[in-house]
Amino acid sequence: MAFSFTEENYIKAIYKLGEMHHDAISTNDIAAKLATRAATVTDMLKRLSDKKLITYQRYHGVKLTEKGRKTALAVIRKHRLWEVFLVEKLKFRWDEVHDIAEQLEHIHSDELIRKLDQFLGKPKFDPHGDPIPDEKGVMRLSSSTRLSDANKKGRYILTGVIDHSTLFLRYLSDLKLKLGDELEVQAINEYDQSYKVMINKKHPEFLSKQVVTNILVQAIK
Amino acid sequence: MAFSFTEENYIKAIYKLGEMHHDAISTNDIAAKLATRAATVTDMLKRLSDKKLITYQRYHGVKLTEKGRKTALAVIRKHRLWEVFLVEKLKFRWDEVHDIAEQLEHIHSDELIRKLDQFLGKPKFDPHGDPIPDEKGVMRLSSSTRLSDANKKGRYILTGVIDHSTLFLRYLSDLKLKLGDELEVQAINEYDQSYKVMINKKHPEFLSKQVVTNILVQAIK
DNA sequence: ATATTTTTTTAGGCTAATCTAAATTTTAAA
DNA sequence: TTTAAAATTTAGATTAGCCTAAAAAAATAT
Repeated sequence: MAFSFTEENYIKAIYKLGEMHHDAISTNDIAAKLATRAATVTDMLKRLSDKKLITYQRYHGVKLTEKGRKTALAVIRKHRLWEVFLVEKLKFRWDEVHDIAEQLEHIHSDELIRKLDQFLGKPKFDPHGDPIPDEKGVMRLSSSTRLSDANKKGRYILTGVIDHSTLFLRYLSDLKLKLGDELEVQAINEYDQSYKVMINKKHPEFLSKQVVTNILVQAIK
Repeated sequence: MAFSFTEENYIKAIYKLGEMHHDAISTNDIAAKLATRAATVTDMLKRLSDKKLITYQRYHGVKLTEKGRKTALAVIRKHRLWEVFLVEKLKFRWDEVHDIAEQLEHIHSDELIRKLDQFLGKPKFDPHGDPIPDEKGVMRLSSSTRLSDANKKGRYILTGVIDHSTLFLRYLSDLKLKLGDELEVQAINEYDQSYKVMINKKHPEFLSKQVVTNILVQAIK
């Protein structure tokens, strides 16, 4: 039961779309996510349905089967473990690893992933703070919230990011902000929802609404 | 200038066939090496020729261009570096790594390979004793010979293997024989060219002609 | 030097994954 | 509730990579 590069990408896209709105996923959404055409997606949905990875009703979108969900989580597990490897061992920056992990996630070898996991010390989170599913496809759900949702003064730990773009990650790095750092919210501007924060008790910064919406934190104490 | 998985495999196969007889490579030999059909090979040769990776004359075989040679060596470099990673870091045995490296060798990222090389300490040989080409595609040629060619008593260091099959590598492991070990040839049977050797000054073994033909050594002193 | 065998190529087809254009179904608006 | 718009599917092509069968060229044997 090994799937193609392309099939795995469709399954992963469907899984990720399903994380938000967990009703059936539309053809158009999948096409947008994969930068392909709706007609192409329809073709593929038939094939994925034949392989029992999704349930598909013409004109009414698709859902992952249990088998599909397992497959998606296995690919996500591989992606995130490889990202840890690239950052921790090869010293890539967190904004450089996505494209390489996109390729590595499709290498087929259970033993490889078992040993890689071991080598990395069985990490629970990737370099962006995303949880890594275990061998069984179990992924602990995040107890983090967007900083914009915390919405009150106090001290927080940066635990993850939502936007994974190079531009955003570089911006955070430029602010000397990385996972595990402390953010003390000193003021929230009611007009534009920008935050005034102190980073690691050292330097004050202004974070726009867009930025605080894309940052995941846990309150301290 | 990135090539497909398949194109890279053809180029690698042509390079390897060219290492032995360095006249033009035949369609049939390529088909045999890749376990495909001659007609399929002919199709691909046209495409590789269009991409200037080979020079191809109908009915008269093919040769790699300089560009093709560089491409082959880059793939071989990746394959061998990944094998080092799998054995040294992930603790795979030397007979388990080939198939996984066959997949990893097609990951496209120069920076990845640069950093992997660094991480591994810029190794010069892979776990089977094969030399690793450098970034420029330069590969030092082996000063090793087949033990069968040494053909006289004396002490040798095991520096490599020719047969990379699981069966052969497992057999050597069972003899407690690995790269760097000492082999003292104590007698050569003139009838069947089998060798009586002492391994690491410890245990004596008989090695058949087939075995000594597939072992690379360097004489000590 | 000719005939036979082997090798290689061509011709024609298949599947996975993609596309555009047209048809169909669903949804939203008047 | 009919109609217009949006979403989706079908139809028909394309490309990469593969196949078999038949034709053509080269190598070998008589």
